[in-house]
Amino acid sequence: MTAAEVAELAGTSVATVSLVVNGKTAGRVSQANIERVLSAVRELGYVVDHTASSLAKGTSNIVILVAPDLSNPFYGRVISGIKAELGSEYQLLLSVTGEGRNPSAADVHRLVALRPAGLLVEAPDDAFLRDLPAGAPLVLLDAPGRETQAPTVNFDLTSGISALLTHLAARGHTRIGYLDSLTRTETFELRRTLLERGAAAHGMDYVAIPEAASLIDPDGAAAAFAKYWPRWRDAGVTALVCATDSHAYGVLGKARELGVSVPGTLAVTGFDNLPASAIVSPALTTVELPGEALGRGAVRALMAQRDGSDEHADQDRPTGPGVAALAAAPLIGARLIVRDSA
Amino acid sequence: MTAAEVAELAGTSVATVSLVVNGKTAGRVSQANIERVLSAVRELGYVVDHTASSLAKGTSNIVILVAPDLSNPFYGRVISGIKAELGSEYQLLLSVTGEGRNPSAADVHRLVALRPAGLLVEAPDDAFLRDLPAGAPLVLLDAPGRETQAPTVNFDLTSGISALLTHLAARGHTRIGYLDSLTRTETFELRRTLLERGAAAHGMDYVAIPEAASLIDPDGAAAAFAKYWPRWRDAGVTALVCATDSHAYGVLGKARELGVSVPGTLAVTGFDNLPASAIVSPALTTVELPGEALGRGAVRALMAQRDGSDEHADQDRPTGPGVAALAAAPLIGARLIVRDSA
DNA sequence: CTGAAAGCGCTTACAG
DNA sequence: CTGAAAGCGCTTACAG
Repeated sequence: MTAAEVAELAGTSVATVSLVVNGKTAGRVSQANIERVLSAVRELGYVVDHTASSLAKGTSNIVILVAPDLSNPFYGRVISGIKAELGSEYQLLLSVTGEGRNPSAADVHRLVALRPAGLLVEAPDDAFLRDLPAGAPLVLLDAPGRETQAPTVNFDLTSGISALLTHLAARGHTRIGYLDSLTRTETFELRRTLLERGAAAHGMDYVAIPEAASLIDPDGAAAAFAKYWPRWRDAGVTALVCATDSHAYGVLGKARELGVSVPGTLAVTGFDNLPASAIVSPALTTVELPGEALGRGAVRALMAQRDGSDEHADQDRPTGPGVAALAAAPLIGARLIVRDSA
Repeated sequence: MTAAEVAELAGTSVATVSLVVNGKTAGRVSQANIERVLSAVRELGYVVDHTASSLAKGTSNIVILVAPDLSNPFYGRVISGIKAELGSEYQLLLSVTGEGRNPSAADVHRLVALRPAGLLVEAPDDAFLRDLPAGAPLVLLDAPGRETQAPTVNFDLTSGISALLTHLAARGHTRIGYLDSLTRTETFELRRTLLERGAAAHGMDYVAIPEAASLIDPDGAAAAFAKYWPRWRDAGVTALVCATDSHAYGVLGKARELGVSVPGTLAVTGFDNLPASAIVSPALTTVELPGEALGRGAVRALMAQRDGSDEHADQDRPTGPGVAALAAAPLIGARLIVRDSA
């Protein structure tokens, strides 16, 4: 099924078919021809070949999301948000490396060879950003501190963590620990830093055990907790902040096994507010990170970029709405959900 | 960066460049030229343009996974399995509709317009299969009963549910209920059917409330449970099988709220064995469905299909290994994990 | 408003 | 073993 066959049936040229199926008829195709083509398209069930179209246009309608891992249910929400905001004009291609690894330079090039309409990169590292050839519009997700390298959409961790520390201090905790994520991305570095700096401001001590970290997975977190709990306990830690809810699940499970009472002996908190967090036992106190809003925000930033450069090209205006939208990109709110575990 | 530039630098034709970068040099390119091209490729950082290559070849290296929803953490595992088995030769494109809806005919055509190397479809419905234009190699996941329509990879629900019923009967239950999924796909139909038929064989009654169903999401399940619990209770139901672990989480949460003791008053079970299921309270008894193995199996079936038709084309042999592999496609084991909730 | 034609960057018979 | 050339199916100036 090709445009040539449609043209044949409609009695027009393929150029006209292309104009019609792409909706570029204004002042260029007669109403009569529009209708002929449309009816031929319907009759033959014609769909524009994406590959040929992309080659001719120089760009595809594929938007690629690069994510380090998908076993964390958190990403399901991000993807929902992206899909919802993207609409049916674009296709979402997912590139995952798994196990907290980042894509290699080869992976990056393979992605760019797809001529994507946009690249959405979750928690990129330096190597990724360095290897990335120019070309595709780029938006970073969950990459605090990289705002100068590309349009970025982030959570308002400062507020969320401040609320968490206030809550912990009010419950009488004076020494807190942190179970980190092994994926050393900015968002986790920032969580740790904010905790460390904020603790003092709230009259608490931050007991640092940098090795206490695991992948985003309850089993790994459980093992890490089993290993480091004695040190935290001996240091007087009564509240353990976990890098994600998935980490917290593992801690909760292992604590039960070890007979460590939560929140009596140890308060436990997470980040994300996954659906199961209200159901685990004890129900998890956590900083909610609305993944869907993050996904939506990322797509908006992508579109702003596209529109911005369009205007730029069309009108040679250095500060189009794209640039404005970018500068104004708001942080995604992160609020504390207090339940039973802390 | 094009093949022409590489050819220029290497002092060869673009045809030779193409042969080299595609590894089709055997008996066709001299060692000297191979090295010249390779070094030019390295120097220029050349990567084959995927779009142009796909157009010329007639097929891309994109494999598309069509999934109804991604908020269910279960799919994270399926995707991991697919990625792992796919290797770096192919790219995985994800197409999601969300909220348990299936892709429309328009979506389907857009997908096929990408000329995918393969289509992996999770829980397809009739409309999808009907609208699907021939062309791309197809594998169905989680589609019991559709084995005759396309190569399919399924869980061994029969064994898993039989084990579940045996366990429930041994614990003295005589009347069981089922909280269904609203996404009316084969796998859920089959779970219900096996439960209904199997109950009698295990000396139990199946109390049918067909309307008792929700999307795969704890909140929806909680609401459904709140609504139908009185009817189940009045009918003497002491064990409630939930369509997925996510459903069960909602039931557990709501039961606690309502003061329904689990498993004392009501035993609750799920399907999937998500990471959080060991941590929820009470820990969930569930039928484990290894998503990663499902993903791997699907890719193997896809490759078998590809190899099969290759051989077929090359040697005109009606029963190549592809066909054999297909017929032998084993069910993915589903085993019962007994914890505290039932 | 219309169509012939060039071009997007590759791959693959084909002739040598 | 090598390269010129056709072709993949579109899109987009361009001339009319």
